[in-house]
Amino acid sequence: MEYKPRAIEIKWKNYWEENKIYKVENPKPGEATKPKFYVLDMFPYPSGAGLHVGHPLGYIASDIFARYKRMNGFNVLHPMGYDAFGLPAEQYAIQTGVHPAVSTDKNIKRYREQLENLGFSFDWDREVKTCDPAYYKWTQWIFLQLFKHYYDTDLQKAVPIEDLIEKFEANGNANINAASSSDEIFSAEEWNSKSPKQKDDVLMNYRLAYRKVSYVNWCEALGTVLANDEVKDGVSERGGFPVVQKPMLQWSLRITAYAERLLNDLDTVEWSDALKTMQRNWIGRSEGAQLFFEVENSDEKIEIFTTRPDTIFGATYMVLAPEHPLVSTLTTPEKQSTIDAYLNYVKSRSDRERMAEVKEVTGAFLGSFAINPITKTRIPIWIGEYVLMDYGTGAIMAVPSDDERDYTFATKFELPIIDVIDKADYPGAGKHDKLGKMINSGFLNGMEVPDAIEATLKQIEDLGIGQRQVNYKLRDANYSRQRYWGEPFPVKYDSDGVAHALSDDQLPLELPELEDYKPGAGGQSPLARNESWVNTEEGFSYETDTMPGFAGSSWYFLRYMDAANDTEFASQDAVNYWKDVDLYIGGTEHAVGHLMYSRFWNKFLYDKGLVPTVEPFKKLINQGMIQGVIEYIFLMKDKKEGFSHFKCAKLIEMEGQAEAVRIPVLVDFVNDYGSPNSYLSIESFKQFIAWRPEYKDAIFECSKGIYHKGVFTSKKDATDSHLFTKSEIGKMSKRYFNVVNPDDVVEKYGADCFRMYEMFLGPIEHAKPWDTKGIDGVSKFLRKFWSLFFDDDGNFSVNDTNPSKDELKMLHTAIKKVSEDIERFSFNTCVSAFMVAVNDLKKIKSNNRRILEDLVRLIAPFAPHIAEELWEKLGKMEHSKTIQEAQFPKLNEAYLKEDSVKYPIAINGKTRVFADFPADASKDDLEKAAIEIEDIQKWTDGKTVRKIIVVPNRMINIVVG
RNA sequence: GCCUCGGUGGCGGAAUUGGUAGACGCGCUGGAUUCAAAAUCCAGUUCUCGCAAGAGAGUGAGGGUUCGAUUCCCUCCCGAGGUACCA
Repeated sequence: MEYKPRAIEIKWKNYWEENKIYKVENPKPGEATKPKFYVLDMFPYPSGAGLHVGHPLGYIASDIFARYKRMNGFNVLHPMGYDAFGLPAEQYAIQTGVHPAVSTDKNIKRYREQLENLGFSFDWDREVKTCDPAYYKWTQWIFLQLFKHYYDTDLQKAVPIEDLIEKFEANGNANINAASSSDEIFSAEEWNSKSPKQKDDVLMNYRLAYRKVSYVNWCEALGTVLANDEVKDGVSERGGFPVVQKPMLQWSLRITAYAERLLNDLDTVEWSDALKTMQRNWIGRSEGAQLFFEVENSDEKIEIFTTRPDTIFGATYMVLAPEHPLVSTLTTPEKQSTIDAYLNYVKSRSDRERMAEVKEVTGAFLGSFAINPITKTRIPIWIGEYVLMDYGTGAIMAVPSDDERDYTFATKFELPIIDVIDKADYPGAGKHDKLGKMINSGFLNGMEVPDAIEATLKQIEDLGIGQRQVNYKLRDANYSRQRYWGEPFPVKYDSDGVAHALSDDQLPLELPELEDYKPGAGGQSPLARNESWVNTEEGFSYETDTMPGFAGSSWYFLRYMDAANDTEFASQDAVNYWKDVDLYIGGTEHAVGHLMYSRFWNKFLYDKGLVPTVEPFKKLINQGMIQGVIEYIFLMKDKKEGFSHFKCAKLIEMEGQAEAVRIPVLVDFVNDYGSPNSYLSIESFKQFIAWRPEYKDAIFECSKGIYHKGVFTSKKDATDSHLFTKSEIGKMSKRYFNVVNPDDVVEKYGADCFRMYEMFLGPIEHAKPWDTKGIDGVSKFLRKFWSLFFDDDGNFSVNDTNPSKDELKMLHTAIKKVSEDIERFSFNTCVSAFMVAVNDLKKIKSNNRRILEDLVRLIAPFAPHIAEELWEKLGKMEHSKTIQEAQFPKLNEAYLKEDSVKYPIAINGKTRVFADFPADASKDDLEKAAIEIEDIQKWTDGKTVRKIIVVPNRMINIVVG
């Protein structure tokens, strides 16, 4: 019987669905019979382009692991859902008028179909969609909990805001240690005499979800605020328009309160070092000192942060950020015009310019002087672009001798430089390395840098001019988007603008329907145009901004545990049973966004006693992207003529320059011209580009020649009608015309083949281009595997006798390799092991029932359809509804034992001869036997044997000479 | 610049604690089958020399530790990702 993958796959897909084979129950408390295991994929954003071959890579890996765990007796939670709020659906709505809910729904249906084609063992009853009111009800609820809590830094946990109010009423805030955005101190009397509005303002400085004026990425051309990840190199990712920082009233989450815990708890999770490092860098903890500098002839003090207090004797000037609040007070009348001019200059510069010209130093002298608190010398106060308002205190003490930027600044403006560290003992040490001996530094002289840091910190504290301080790069998370397609904030504002939480029974606050989704002028949200939203009948108004994309994805892993619950985000029983995600698979693009926010939300819920574990994701694997080939045509923008094609060679030179335009073209249009070049005929290109209005009148000229490995060489057979393309490996995306749809591959080869092939491509962590070159090999393997069960006439035929020693050895070699490799997520080598096993069995024409049964169970996690089919043919369905109820084969080492072992025998590490020895031979026996082998004597002839090294079961090395 | 991870045949990649480098697949070469092709099967395939047996070289480059290094250490080169006036 011929192996017809699609027929088998459709049969089992329907069977699994009808019999709810992958439905997972939450056991009642105390009644759990199996250990739990939670395997999670990062859920996809359902884009209009549909699923491409890159998406399933991680899903296949997690599905294999889930199936493997299930067959090893675990109760496995393996769900799937959709991150369904977000910008693309809204942009699509703006262009087409189709409501985002409608297009999102359509996309989800498509995704679901595509996913179901691949044989995943998801429990679809637990499917979640973040845009579903039944889901975002709880996103809103968690937001409100954040709103109703503050962070107590003594207890190191979140505490209800009512407790804080009580403390304010009794004692004011002088003795309160809490994460706060203000350092205002007030007494109980002062608190009690505040108006409700004033009290609200103060509480906002403490709430974990709070509202304040903060700087946002404003893009004038697009008329909207952008998230950080929508801004690349100072311009909008979409359109490339300039982005400026603009203050706006925004919601934020006080993630900084959790910085220390987010950092420390990284040690407890099994993530890759690369990822942990990324998170550590993002949190950016640095230890140092907070230090106050007095200003001459003024009551003002300048607060700075430094990680190098030891260098204070070299602090010869100070620099404030141009936006620093003290700038205007400290500017002397004589310098006023200079400073105004400088501030204007700074303002005129876009982020992009500031970023591009980091080497360029600019600054201006305020005219005032500060007093170095240790040396008591008078030092000038400058402002400069290189000091950033958002890090530390927005002011620094400049030590030109030991800081590169301070040095450049001092050199340019001719400020004094005092060497304070002698690095003579540490050749090669950089300015930032904390190495060397203190010089010109008073009481620090002669100390090594680490001791000097300690001594200075002590001195600073003794003198009361500052204290030890830890600083973080991590910023509070901006939580407002001037967008339509997101979760509404569950708050209402009274006429004073005070935010009130909605009560639990008012949730969810549903997103109203709109006619027009366009963002308004000046950063006004689409919802602001909805009269009943901003002027409710009760006299309140709702927030017109919506929550950002990461809101819904920060807790979805908890919802799967109890997805249909409408009285809690998930029942406590469910949460306590499933606890945390044992295995999480997804891309690195979420390394600092989603993964940081989820950890933060989880920790907050942990503080509230609502989740049992400190960290949500125990083990994390980053799957690499499957990339596509992008073919580009280069065009030169001709100043006079508009667009015209430019000669290939020069175009390559133009790459990266403003006048060069790269146009990705459809791969189907491109013909192979011999590696590494491809070409497109002018006619095809015109046909391809015709619909784009900007190229309507373009003239396309061709060049003769070929771009080859960085050199332009002319090639005789190149014709005038060939436009050469340059190919690059990159993201699969609709706009690059390189999306490969898994459905097509499945149609041709079957889902089992697709699954195994994606695994076979290489380690899951690696990025790799999609390439169907090798898929025939996997397809061939599956047919071979199938044919093991059939005789020459095509009839199902297995042999019921006892398996032979050889057969058992072949089988158990595979069992050993596959079970070890699944555990270490090396799925490509598992596939190799299957191939070896099947080839070996094929060679000895084995069709032993017991061998084949085990082989079917072994391959089931990888190729579930063919496994179910063969399992049924073997008559096993009489005992179980699915192969998922069968045991994963157990290894019996005894079958792998050999009577004799073939040893490589080396002379001085170089293998010369192979020899068989009894498996139970002792080290001494092996030594003696090895040296007596004739061939070996030939090699050792005339030389003294100095040592014989025997590694049991590995090799024998004879050292001579 | 800094941080992290990599660099192995024509290609994707194996080699799990230092122990036969190149498993497995693709591709390629030759053969069988066929009127022919596809498909299938068999054999070969790191490089150099050699008809062969065999010899030598070989895991980005150079050095080191070791009886023995793809694996550990140092220096350098190249690539990917992250991050950046972070005080």
